[in-house]
Amino acid sequence: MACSPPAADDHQLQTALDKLLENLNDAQREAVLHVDGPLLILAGPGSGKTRVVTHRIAHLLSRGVYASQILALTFTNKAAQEMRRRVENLAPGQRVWVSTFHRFGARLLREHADLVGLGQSFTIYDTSDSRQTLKRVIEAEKIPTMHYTADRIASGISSAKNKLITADEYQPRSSSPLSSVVARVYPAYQQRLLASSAVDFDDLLLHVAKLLKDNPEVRAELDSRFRYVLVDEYQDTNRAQYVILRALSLDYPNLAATGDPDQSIYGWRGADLNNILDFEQDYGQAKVIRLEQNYRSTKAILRAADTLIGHNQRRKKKALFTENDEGQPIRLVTYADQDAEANSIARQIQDAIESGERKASDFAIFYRINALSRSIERALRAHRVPFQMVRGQEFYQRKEIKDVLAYCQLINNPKDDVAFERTVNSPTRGIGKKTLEALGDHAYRYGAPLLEAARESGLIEGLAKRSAAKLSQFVALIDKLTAHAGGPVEEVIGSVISESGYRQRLVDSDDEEDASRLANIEELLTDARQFDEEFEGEAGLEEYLERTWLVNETDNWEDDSDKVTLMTLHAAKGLEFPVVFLVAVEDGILPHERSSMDTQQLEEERRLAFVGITRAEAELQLSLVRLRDFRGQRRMAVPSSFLMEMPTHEMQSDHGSGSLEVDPWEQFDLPPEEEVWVDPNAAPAPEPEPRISAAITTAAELTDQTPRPATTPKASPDDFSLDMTVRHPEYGLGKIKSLSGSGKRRAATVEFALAGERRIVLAHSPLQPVGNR
DNA sequence: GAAGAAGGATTTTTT
DNA sequence: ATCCTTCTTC
Repeated sequence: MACSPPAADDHQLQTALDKLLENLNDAQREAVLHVDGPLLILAGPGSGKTRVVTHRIAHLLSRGVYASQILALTFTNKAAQEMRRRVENLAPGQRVWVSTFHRFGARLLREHADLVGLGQSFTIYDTSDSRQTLKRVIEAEKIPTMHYTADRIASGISSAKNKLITADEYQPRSSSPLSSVVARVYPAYQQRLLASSAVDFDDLLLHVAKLLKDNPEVRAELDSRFRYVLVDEYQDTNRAQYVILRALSLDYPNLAATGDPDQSIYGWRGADLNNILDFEQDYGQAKVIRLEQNYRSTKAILRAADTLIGHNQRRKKKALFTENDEGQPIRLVTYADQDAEANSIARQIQDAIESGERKASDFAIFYRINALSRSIERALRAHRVPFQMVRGQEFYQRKEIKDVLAYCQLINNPKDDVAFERTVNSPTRGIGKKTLEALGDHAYRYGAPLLEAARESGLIEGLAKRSAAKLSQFVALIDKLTAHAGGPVEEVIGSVISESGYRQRLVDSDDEEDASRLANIEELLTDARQFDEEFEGEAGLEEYLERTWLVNETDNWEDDSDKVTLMTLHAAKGLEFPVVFLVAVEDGILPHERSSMDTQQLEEERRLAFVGITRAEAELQLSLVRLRDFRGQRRMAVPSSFLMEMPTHEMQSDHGSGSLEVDPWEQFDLPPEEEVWVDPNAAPAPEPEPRISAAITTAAELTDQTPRPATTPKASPDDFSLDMTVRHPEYGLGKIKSLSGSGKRRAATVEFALAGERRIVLAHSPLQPVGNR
């Protein structure tokens, strides 16, 4: 399909090509030069994958392929941005469409909204909006949920959507009570979304996949429009994404997938490893290229990673190698407890920075679960080491931002009930629960959106005149705002915050938090102005909203600031650091306890460890502790089974400060900094208090000569029976009065001699049977 | 509508 | 144990 190059100087072209292929190894070069037909690039960590992909795009362009015929899909905005930037470098001015799957989906849906039953304008609900919709639906339809939480039901729906099962296709399995709840809720939820002309994140893929399936002409048109499709992180695609890609690669099967089965860590979100494992069966005559040379890590690090991942069955074998130095041995350190672990890491980093050996941004600390970050944060603060933590949503998730944007959503899509509910009484307009209930009933009866229902508030029975008038006022406000919706986004938002009274309310408030809220909405205005300038009238409110929904402002991990990075293993994918600390390499944490039952899940945990290890360029420290405080309990920690799958004999093993014996005082021997250190942002705190409570804890722990759970195995929820005498470390002796639930939910009501009656969730409490063992 | 009490959950979280 | 959400009450 490669068109012949446009008339140009042959010699010039040749030099350009040489430039493109410069410094590529054979496998990389082969991938870059591949033009037509399916291509699978199995890219090991640090193998120059992005480089290959961008160079391949540049090569296609140099062969005369139009930029508009190339589509590159990624999972994250960050990856898309990076790819766009590098393509721009290689082929300036060429407008290749590089997008996340979801943004691509949103764009296609804008073109074809009618085909899937959406209105001209639609809203994209984020997780919390969609959760709210779900709850409203369950409430309105009075669907019995059998005590399943909205979150559980939502994830049931989500996983159905990921598997491309639509609401009317969903079949409950008799073995799963949850699925029968989902079977009731899913159709109602979906109907409500459509009535509000809204989609959730999963819908962006589901609708598009359906669209391509059900409309052959549309599919064919898009297939030919996007002749060359590239996908990044193919191992993370779910069923819906698979179908979309397939549909775009039938007539022009030039799909180039890059990925690494060994780095698939999103199985729990519906990613289907089979997509990449079966690529060759799915796409006949696919060319498979392995990028096996690692340019990132030392030999020692790569060897450990490779040995570990070799224990997985479901994979495609790669022979990873590197020409880098052997490097330092990996450090495997056992600490007494997590404070010792955190303090040691903080000190190592501090020392390296102070000696000028390294800078803060050279370091990263990874953990399996967010809950483990706290002791590390504390230690870094105490050692005055600057750090940044990569965490979820920020800016666009803030209440005030969501409030203001909800007005915009409602203006853009008058059917948007979530936006209506969010705005109607914020700032307060005396429209209370009763009014909204009556309005909701009315709207529900006629199948009308809330805003429409509010228009005829005078007709709603059981609604006081006063209330009806207030609703009408609100409708008038929205109408007024809507009249100016066509202008620059900054002006739209500007009139929203002044006309709605939102700004005034914040200005009048003397709550300190409201002052910062005010600052945030001013910042939103700035953001909108930048948007207007960037697109110069080419894009309006709808496009702006789409960006707020799909561009996670928290791609704000700054790689250029000089700080230590703290993140979960999941967040670490795709990044690299000279020095990596991986903490809590312990059984039950890594691998996580919930995955120990299932081989596939265990393999995913192993991949997670693999990802973490392969982020390290020069130095890697794995650490574990003997005693770990977790969810309020202190437990003896067991080294991770993964350690036995690595060449630990060649690692530099160390037991913290060198001694095997744990000095019980050691952990309370805080570095002097911590005692003096005062958070400048913190409100004036009652200073001596923390010390006192620390002292109490210490004393209590030391007096408690009875062995800790370390030697007293924690009682299982099944060990308890009615009338049994039990002991609780805090409440003392008691007798079980009643029991309920099972498994993790099993709870007991205990009558304590001193503390009275309490309900206790057995799996989460230190309750022990007394007497018979 | 804010403050306080009670209840529930507690792995990871690209969009 | 602790945090977060939801419900209750004034």
